[in-house]
Amino acid sequence: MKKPPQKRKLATRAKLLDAATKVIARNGFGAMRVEQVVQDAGVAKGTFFAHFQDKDALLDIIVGAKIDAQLDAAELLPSPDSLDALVGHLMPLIQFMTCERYIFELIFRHSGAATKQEIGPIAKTFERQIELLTKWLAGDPYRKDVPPVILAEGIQAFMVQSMALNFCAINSAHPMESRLLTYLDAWLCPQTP
Amino acid sequence: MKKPPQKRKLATRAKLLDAATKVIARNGFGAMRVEQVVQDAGVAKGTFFAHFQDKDALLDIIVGAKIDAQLDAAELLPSPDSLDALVGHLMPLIQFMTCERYIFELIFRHSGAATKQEIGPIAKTFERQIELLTKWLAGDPYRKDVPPVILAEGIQAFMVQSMALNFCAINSAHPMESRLLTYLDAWLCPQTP
DNA sequence: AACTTATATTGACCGTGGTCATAATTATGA
DNA sequence: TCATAATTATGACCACGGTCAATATAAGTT
Repeated sequence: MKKPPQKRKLATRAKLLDAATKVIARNGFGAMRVEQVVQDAGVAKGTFFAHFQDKDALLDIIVGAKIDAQLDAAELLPSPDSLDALVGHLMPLIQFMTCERYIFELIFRHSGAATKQEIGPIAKTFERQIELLTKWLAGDPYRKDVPPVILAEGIQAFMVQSMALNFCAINSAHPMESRLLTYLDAWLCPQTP
Repeated sequence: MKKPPQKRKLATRAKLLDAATKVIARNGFGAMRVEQVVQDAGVAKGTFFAHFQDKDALLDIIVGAKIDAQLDAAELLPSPDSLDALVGHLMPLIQFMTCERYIFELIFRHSGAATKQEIGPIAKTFERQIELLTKWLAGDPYRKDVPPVILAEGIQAFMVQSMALNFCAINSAHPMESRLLTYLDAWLCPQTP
């Protein structure tokens, strides 16, 4: 039995989230410092860790919310009837996920849940994305010999691959979008004779 | 023009690598501490960072060497003529890469090169792996509508996906190997009507 | 109100990776 | 051989995430 938190706690939490959002807006995710956040929020350092397990947990919440917003927008889009449309629908999400290398790695770390009880916000967005993709992939022009859910998981794999290669100087000349298109063409529309 | 390093430097470097290897053997990668390594090596802390850019750079070298050893073994194997054989050939590598979550994430971080001049040991092994897979995939029974290099890159993507899901409690019931097999079957041998 | 219990907050303190001015060692040249 | 320059090693110091016993505030009880 857990009692509801006191108002004060909710207010403190809001102050922290607010301060963090502003610090991030100022200098980016990678430059965010816990010290700066608690100072701006006007609370002690220990308070931060009474509200969030660690720095990553806070970022999980903030980044998860941003991804959720992208998914909200994507869900309003019509089912893509071509690969180009599919990739086009995914690009805003990819764009955000690669805004900073630091954030890409954080997202990757949190894309799976650490424990069954504790699925974090980012992990939830990955599940949401699978659901959305599964729906999209049920129709044409996509292959039918593999369940849509597997196709969806594959798209996630190729998205990660494309984003990772984008951060790698050797390959970054080849733009992310066309690379992803190459993969997805082969994955979703195989042309076996 | 760069002059060759002095003997003393090489000896110190060897001492550090040796100490690090032993510390890792004792308690695993994740528990390795720079302080412990320099203490065992009998040098000052600053010396460590005169030899390696950071802790990750040292691990890059040690982990890269381990992966290289696996690739050496894999190169002696015959070209796999089935998916099961292919996955079987890859499993030792996957097994090592997932020995610790910490090491999996380190490998992922270093799988691409940060700057063109500085391709690290782990990044090199990923290139090697692509070459090996490309060779394997040129023959049967793999699809021919996509260049082998792309197929190889796809395998890497699915390996990463399978390993990541393995660390995620929600999905870890489904064993890594069978998951990878599912992906690779769909990727390498599509059955479009 | 006065007392007790539960909940929130605090800030000094710690662990660990990483820096840098200084010192010690080794090479170079006259 | 000695002076000078280049290379290597040192350890005090810093930045930053995270801990925890102590304290303050709120809720519940009489």
